[in-house]
Amino acid sequence: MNSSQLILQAALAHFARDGYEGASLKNIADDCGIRKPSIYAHYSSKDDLFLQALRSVFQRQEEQILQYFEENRHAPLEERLKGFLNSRQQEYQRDDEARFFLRVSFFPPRTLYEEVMDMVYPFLDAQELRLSSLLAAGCPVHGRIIRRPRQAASAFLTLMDGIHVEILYGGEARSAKRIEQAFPVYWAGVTSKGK
Amino acid sequence: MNSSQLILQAALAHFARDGYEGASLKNIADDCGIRKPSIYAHYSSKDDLFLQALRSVFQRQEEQILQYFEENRHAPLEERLKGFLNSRQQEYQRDDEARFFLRVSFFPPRTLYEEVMDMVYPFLDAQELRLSSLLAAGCPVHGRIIRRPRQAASAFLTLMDGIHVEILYGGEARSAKRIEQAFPVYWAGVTSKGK
DNA sequence: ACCTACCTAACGATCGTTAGGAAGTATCTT
DNA sequence: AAGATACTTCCTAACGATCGTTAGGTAGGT
Repeated sequence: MNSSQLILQAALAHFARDGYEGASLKNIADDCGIRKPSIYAHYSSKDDLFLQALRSVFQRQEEQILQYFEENRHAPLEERLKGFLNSRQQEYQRDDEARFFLRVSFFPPRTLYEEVMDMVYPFLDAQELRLSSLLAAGCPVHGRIIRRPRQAASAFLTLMDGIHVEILYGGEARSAKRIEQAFPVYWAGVTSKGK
Repeated sequence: MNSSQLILQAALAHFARDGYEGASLKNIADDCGIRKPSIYAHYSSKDDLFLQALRSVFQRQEEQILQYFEENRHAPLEERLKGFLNSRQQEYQRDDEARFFLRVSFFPPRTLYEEVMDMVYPFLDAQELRLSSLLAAGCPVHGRIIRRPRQAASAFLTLMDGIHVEILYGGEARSAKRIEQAFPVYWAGVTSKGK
């Protein structure tokens, strides 16, 4: 593999595990079998390396999400929503991207706060917008069954964050279980008749 | 205020904002108006300072939770659950404890992983147990209305974690709004008739 | 001839930590 | 009551280690 890519991948793992301040270029270089200053042939600084890792992660996540909704365009809404949770959970499981993504979103390095948030907020906004219109449009087959789309969207994001937390804590098995238990409650909640 | 307490409080703020690796004893000392080595008159190491801060936070959180359930022993279940979310959200807003608590739970410093998790897991287990028995017992006035207590407990924890995330992201106003939007969905979900 | 990708050596800064001492306060002895 | 003793709490100075980064050089490919 390309050396730049190798460094980026190693950096991702270290940033995910130790955070920006805790990760050291020395250790990253060691993982790549090169010396510390050699990193500077590919990246101009630690900040640069971090931000490029960040960019690639956000881009991949965005692409994956769009792809999911494209592929499942015609599925029933309930299935599409639950499948989305499952696909997110599986993607996050694949490598260090989840920890990196969540860690950076929750606790960005203070010196790079603005740069990070300029990526995080649009990502979250796009996600909320996508979800809102999805729930407002309802299911193409069964018609509109969500009475309060905005409330349902907000609740779904809350549910999703709760799943994310369990991915961090408990890993694959426990977060999968959470989806199985929490999603039916959510779905019953948003489809129940009035209050 | 006592010097030890002053240091502990300053340390809490710094650990919350910059993480274990990102926080420096120099800056903590500056905030207290003393020199860096003077910290060692009160704490034997950075680890020691961190772990004592951790202990005090967990202890306070535990006390507050117990106190809430004690005071609201006779309230209706719905009110008690929603009030719990609100009280947690308010407590977390008060000072740096929330950020510290959540940051440490999600991303403990690698060198102190075991010590941290020896506090985190019992805390979470106790919370889940308390909640399970609460939901299984049902409401003292209106009788048992939760059909699947374990599922409801798991979903409630997921909901709570989702609120926590929004406290980190959006602060008081947005997390309060999340409670208003997501809790009714949860409650409708766990009280709806069958599926 | 230049460029890329690596190297060694070393820079200044900062990290947590220790040594050793000064001042203040409390405790014990005479 | 007075003086000696010990303990607490702060200080300055400095330690070795590690941090991100730069300078300068070398080998190989274009």
